[in-house]
Amino acid sequence: MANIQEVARKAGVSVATVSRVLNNNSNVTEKTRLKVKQVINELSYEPSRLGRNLRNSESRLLLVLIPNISNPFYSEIINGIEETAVKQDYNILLCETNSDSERESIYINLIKNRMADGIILMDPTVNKKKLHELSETYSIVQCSEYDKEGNIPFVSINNELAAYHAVRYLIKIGNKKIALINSDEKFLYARERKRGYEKALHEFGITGYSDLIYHTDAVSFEDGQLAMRCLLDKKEKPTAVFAVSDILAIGALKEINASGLKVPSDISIVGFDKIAFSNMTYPTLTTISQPMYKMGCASANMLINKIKGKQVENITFDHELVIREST
Amino acid sequence: MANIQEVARKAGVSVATVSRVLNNNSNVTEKTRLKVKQVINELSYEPSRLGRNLRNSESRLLLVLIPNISNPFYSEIINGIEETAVKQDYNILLCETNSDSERESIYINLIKNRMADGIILMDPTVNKKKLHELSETYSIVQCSEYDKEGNIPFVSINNELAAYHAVRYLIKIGNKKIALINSDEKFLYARERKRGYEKALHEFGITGYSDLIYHTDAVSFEDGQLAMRCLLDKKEKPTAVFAVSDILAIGALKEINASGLKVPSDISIVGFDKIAFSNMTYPTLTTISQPMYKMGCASANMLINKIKGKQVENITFDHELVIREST
DNA sequence: GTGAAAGCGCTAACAT
DNA sequence: ATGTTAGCGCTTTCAC
Repeated sequence: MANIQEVARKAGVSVATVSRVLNNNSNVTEKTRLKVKQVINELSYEPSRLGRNLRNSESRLLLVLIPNISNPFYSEIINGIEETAVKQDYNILLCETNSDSERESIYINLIKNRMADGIILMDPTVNKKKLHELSETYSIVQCSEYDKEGNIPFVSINNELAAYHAVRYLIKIGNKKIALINSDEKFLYARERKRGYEKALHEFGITGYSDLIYHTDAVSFEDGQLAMRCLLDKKEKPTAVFAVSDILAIGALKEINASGLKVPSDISIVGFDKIAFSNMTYPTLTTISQPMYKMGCASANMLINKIKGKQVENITFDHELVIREST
Repeated sequence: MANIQEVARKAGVSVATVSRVLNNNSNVTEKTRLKVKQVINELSYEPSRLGRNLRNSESRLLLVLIPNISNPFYSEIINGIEETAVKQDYNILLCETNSDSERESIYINLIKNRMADGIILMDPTVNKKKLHELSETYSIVQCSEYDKEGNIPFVSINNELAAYHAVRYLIKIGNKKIALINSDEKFLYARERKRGYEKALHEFGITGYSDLIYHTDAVSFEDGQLAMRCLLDKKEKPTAVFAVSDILAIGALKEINASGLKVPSDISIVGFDKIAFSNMTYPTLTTISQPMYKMGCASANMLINKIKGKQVENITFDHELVIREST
């Protein structure tokens, strides 16, 4: 494995000149450049990023912290992040936290150790105070989840409004007993969507729904099923369900089908995210679409700008109610 | 941002001693160790991995090359890889190739540039000759996809046998006109599963099925739908379908439902992978389960061992036919 | 236009 | 048990 010294020696130039050729620095005569390039080829020389990184005090790595890679919502975002990062010669260090704070600290150490130049955070469980301290020293952006108080830049949607739209629609098509399948309220989106849900109900004078709110432990199909089973056991069954994630909605849908009830005639259901699966269920799922891919691109760009020391602005993307067969 | 020098100076010791404390080297008196640790705390010193990596000529990064992160099959594998890697103080550099060879070369350069210590390859599109050359110099293992000729270690299942089991089962429950929805035959698994399919049909004296084999462009729900639409247009409709991926099977299922036919009474369907979603469809999908998570763990361990210079053995995991409602 | 040399932060061989 | 020092591979400043 040749290094820059050998190339320099063999080409009869100094390492500085080789470095100049490597970095397309203009101050090299065409003749020298050619000679150096030839030797590079002969030796199959590949510059070491370890050396370059140390010298430049950068890793060109972006730390991506997600709760759970198995949720297609996150995979789509990652798609966008990666595409954008690679274009700008960054790579992503993918880290799944499972919302485990110990795991999180391991990963967050990567930035303290200079192994990452910045963090795209999609998990809310980080200790808030620590996070804000951290963001004073390091480049951090949040995606989807964010903190209203701090000044960590973020990319997200208006979760409250989106939930409000979903529930208002359920009311308008004739539902009064509308259940909410929510995830853990440690997530900002969970709190916001609940607020949107409550706002819609309140606006239409619907009360006494507290019994119809269910909080899941995690976001899995099974949690959705469990939630729905529980809701179906109530003496006052809901006529509609709003789930804060397609994953939960799909689990709920399954459970309704299994119980012999029909969607949407007996129970309507609305999900959230518009993951690809949501169009493959029976019946297909009405849902709120979020521009996951674009959110990924935007957060990567935002982070890279932040790393470069530029000022960045929060971005709130539009959502859309996609009406399909489940309502 | 303090460095090792400052810590040494402030603690009144040499950098070597600080390094010893950092690396839990035993040759340090308790008193010195305590003093150094105290200064480390005072300065909030965090050792730079950039320096350490250069010095040790390692990146402690594992390059994970996958065709497509949106396929839950791969996310599950990644789960296993990450879990295993982190335990051994490695991190993963996730790279999605989209089976694009240009993209692939960008990523593969990462190992040449010492930015990765090894590669877990799940994509078959790499130029074979180049790959074998590469594997002579660098640590590479393959997961799921592999090369029968070369000697790149791999983790996989017996794809031919698994497909054979699936199709034999379809025959035994009374099907003769069995369609195959296959993906691109650039994938080894696609060729192997086709072989298993053919073997089963041949064994039971079933012929004239070539019209019932469909190759998709990619592995998406839409491709599955497209394939099924095409198969349903044949004058001799199949009574059963074997799809080489749950994703394709789910798309096909959707299309059958949409056409008014019933699964399994009109058409039976078997998928492959046992992704979580395969249990959420209507009806639930009979499928071949692969131990994705374990495959991920095994390939990470294998790669790390290879990096350490150990001898490694190929691993072929067991599959299982999981009979559910679609057959 | 090119070269010499310093130095990024760390580890480890060697010396004491 | 601890210190001195070389050097991992690169970029960049300063001379010429």
